[in-house]
Amino acid sequence: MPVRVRFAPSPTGELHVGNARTALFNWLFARRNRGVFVLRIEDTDVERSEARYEGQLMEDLKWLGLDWEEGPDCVGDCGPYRQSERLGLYQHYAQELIAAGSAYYCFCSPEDLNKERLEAQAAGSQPKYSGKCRVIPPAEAISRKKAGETASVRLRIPDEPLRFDDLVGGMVEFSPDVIGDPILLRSSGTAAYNYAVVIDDGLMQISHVIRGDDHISNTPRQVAVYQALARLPSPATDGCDWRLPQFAHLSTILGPDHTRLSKRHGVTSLAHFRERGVLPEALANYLALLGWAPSGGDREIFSLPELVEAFSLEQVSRSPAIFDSVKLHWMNRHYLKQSDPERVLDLAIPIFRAVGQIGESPGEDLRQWLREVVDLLLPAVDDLSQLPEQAGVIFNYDAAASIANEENQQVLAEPSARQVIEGFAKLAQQDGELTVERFRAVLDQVKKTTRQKGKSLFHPVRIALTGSPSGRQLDRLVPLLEAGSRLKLPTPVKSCRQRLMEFQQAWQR
RNA sequence: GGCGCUAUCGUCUAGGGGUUAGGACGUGAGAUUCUCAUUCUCAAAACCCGGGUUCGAUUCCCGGUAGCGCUACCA
Repeated sequence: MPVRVRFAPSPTGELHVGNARTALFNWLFARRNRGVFVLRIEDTDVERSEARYEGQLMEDLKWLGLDWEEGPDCVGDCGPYRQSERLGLYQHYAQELIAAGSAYYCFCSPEDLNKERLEAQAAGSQPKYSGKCRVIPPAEAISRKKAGETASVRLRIPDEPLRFDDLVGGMVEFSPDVIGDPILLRSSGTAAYNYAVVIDDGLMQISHVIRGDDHISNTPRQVAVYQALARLPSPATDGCDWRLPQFAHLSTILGPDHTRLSKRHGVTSLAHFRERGVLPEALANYLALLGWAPSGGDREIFSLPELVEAFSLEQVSRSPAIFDSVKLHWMNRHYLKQSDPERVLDLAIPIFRAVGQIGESPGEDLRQWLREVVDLLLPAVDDLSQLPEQAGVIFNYDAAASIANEENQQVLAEPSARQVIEGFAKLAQQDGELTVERFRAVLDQVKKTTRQKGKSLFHPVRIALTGSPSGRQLDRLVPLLEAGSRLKLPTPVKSCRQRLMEFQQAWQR
């Protein structure tokens, strides 16, 4: 039997890391087994579904590196791929199920049901549908329905245990006593989730249902739907045998406080990570390692093709995992360092632009300069969004603030600090710009005349030049300051000469 | 409340009837560097509790506890 898996999100919001991991595992499994990955949009909840999310969903998936053979945007034999376009199918099979006696009309109003539920809860018993309408003779039910009474359609849950073999969790069994007859079709005529998934998965020939474990408790209801469908006389089934697919339920991703990952833990949408300058391969790699580990368990870095190669559902863990953004950042730093500098630059430019450090459409000279800036700053950031802050030493210079700074004052209080800065400023301002060579030569000279070295040499110079005693390598930073001062920027970069002048003036007072 | 799922360092995990319980992130220390960061080396750090089965359980079984999920005419 060919492997066919599906990812079936609801377009009710942005794709977040939990769903993305489910999609990734489905995709990995499909690719690993040369199967087909189907994208299906579950938009039966008209109230909450929005068309704009569907497009974004697909963009996010593509960004992560996933692709699909069948979906709303491409051809396939099992379409349509939006539940909202499959209403006829749901109604058709509901009629068949009613005719076969496996389903029945329910005339209970939501208010009645709610009341029943509250009473059951108060009595401390399992709230489930009483089955009141089960016993209405079919002929009577049909005529009441024809007469215009509103009715939903319910499945008759058989009086026997419902079980399925979960590829991740093993055998799971539910007693029929705890499962009330589920709604198939709402009184509005639309399909309820537990029914629609079965019709869709069955008709789309899905072989493996890989999804979040919040669906485990729904699965027995779905199993009952499959069984009822399988009992239908063959002409009604259109060649679909309604055999149970293999189920594989993935553990939930939790926040650091051990509760389900949600808004409270900050933004976890893929769009957010993309905007922050997290690389898709880093996110995919990290997500793959949440709940899955290769046998041996001693390897962490995997490209998408390597994941495909190594992936298997048998290695998926059943226990919930906590999303650790610190480890994600570690992984992102790794991929950032490995990446083509040109690609990183292209990703960084919009980020610099967003904060106004550079203007629109940088020319080649600006690109060249930024390339070096990024290269210098990259080892200091977790993601690209931290670049502008790091670049502050280049774009912002405030001599007065730097002198007022408490940490700096300790350094500047040393008598040698004044000697160093004055000596350095004098030599540095004598002629031309500070190239690497000149900078080193000047520093060398100051070292000799002041007999200072190490921190007591570099710290004062750093403070005068950048406003901070620590930062990236000075001999790389200095030429960048000089080169930057020749560029046309929204707020000009100050040259070393300029900085030293402002610093000394401010220090006089 | 009922039902279900889960339980190895702080976190992600490997492992499995007898192991010095392995790796990674993070943390600490040291080395390198002008500093911070990077890089490298080293270190501390775990089998939820109680019963059983067994010569022997962290591993298998049962119970407890805790966390999470479901308990809808949401998905």
